[in-house]
Amino acid sequence: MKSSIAQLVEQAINSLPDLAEAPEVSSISTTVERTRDARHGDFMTNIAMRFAKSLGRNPREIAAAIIDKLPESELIDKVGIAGPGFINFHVSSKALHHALASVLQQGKCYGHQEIRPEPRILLEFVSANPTGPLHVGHGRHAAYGATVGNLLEAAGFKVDREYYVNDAGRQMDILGVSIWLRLLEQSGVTISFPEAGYKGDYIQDIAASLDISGMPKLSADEISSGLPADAPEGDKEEYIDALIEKGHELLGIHHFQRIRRQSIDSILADIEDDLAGFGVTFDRWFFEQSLTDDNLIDNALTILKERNMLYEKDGATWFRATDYGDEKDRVVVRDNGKTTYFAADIAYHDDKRKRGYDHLLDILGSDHHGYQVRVRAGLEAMGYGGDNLEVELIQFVTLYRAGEKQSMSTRSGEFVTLRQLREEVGNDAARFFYVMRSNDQHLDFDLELAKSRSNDNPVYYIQYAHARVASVFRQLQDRSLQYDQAAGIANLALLEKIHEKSLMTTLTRFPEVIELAANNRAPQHLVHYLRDLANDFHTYYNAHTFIVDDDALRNARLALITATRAVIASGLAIIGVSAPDSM
RNA sequence: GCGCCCGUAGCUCAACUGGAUAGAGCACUGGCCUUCUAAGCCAGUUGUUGCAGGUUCGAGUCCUGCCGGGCGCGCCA
Repeated sequence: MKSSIAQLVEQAINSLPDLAEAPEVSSISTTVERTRDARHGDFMTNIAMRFAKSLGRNPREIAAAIIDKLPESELIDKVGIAGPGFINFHVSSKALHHALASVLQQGKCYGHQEIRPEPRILLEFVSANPTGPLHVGHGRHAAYGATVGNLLEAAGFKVDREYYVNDAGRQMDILGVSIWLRLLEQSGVTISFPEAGYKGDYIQDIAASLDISGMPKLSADEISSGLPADAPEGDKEEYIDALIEKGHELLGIHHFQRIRRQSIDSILADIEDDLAGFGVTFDRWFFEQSLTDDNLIDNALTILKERNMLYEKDGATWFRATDYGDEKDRVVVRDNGKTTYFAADIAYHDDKRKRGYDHLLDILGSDHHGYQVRVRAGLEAMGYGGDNLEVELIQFVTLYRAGEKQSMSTRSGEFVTLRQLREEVGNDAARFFYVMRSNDQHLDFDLELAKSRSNDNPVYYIQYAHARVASVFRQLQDRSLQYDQAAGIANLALLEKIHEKSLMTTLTRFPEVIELAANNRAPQHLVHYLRDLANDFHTYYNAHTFIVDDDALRNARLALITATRAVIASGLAIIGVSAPDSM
């Protein structure tokens, strides 16, 4: 509806040579927006004012000229000039009825755009290190990423979802050592557990489940001999690095790697299961280790070297990140010969582009904000456009229980894992609350509210609207009446109550909301919209009876609430929330 | 110290990328329940958009400087 009006305005402008052919305004595109205030009509455009600015003419005169040339359309009831030069449009009832009929005809597809082959988007999100179960912060990444993916698809983009698994590097060695030590403990060999090790209960569980066939038997003395002191007397990092060395030495690289691999696999399986249970799935799990195995890091560094983007200093290899706006140059190969995480990320993003993705959308924690400049610099140095990379940052989550801030520390014993949150408040409330706020705002997650089964809880309020429609149809059946949709569509003109117009208008906004939310990677727009829609429905429900004796009116009303149910279901599906028929 | 993000009603947050009189929910006040679900309903009140300038027809939104909060500033990932 919005784009149709924009087209009308453009046709009018094109028939006005002094506007259409003026070079000053060639870059000005026609934008039509919903009015904020219903008294101004349904849609408005500020095009006349923007033309006026560039041309130095009177905006109201330009507006009048545009209105004069506006093609006849049954979409529009009334057009007017207001204020400094706004053009306001009042949509006709007929247009609303057309829109409603198309909701019913399109069903699940309503509001979804045609698939466009380009650009292909690669959406990377969560990508939490496989060192333990996901916590509530990762939950926000999962819910946000999944919803943005759904929104982009609804907006017509081809999008693949990917999880980058940091299975290489020192953190994984620390994980391996932690599990190895617990394993020894369980067989009666006790070594003081490192301060820097992973201490969670899940480490014990994984240790107990490991396949250790063929591994050498070791004594505590063998392992402890020659180790430096752990914190607080010594340095905890030195201590754990020494333990890793020891593990390699005594167990042999092969067995140490076996423990490490099994540990990662076990944790990753748990993460995948948790996310799947949360309705979040990926097209691919990309392993950092594969970059090394397939020589992708070396290849990328070779290219950078050929382009003279690298130099040697202090025994390390540096990338000229400052040439691309970063605040300092970055190390890609350490003086010990190992490549950095950043080097891997250059190769990873290069690989994404090589796999045919035009637009790389990374969802990162807000603590990584400095990192995006570096990755973009890497991409540009590899010969890609900097705008191929888009980073969306997610702010932190704070849990509140009865107004009390919950400690996020692992020690507190309060739930901190995503799984615990899901079990306590349910997937629906969790998915909904996670995307209720703008991603660049801190999220205060109210546990009591998320669990409450009252209209204060926006999830229930919206789901209840859906269930209520189903309930009306059950009533209809109880009264042995049939819903005739064709008759309903034929009689939409009977829907002239203020609540009916309001509900129809809200339904016509759905495609615009999808587009807005997708373009801005902002699921909260959809959340707010669904609340508005549910509110319009409940208000209508309270004001009027749907199952009336008059067949024509009843079918028209049932058509309206059927469309409402479809849009609520469609919107909730994008957020990953169920649409129940009864509650 | 430098960089990025944030600051909107008593509370939690919107505001379609510069539009008209800044909106929702909660809370608060008054009225309402023989109804397709009271798991409520209807109506009302709520503002120096952190502060001070600037840009223009128009600024919560853009620019500058302060104040306050978060995060970052590794040869960690």
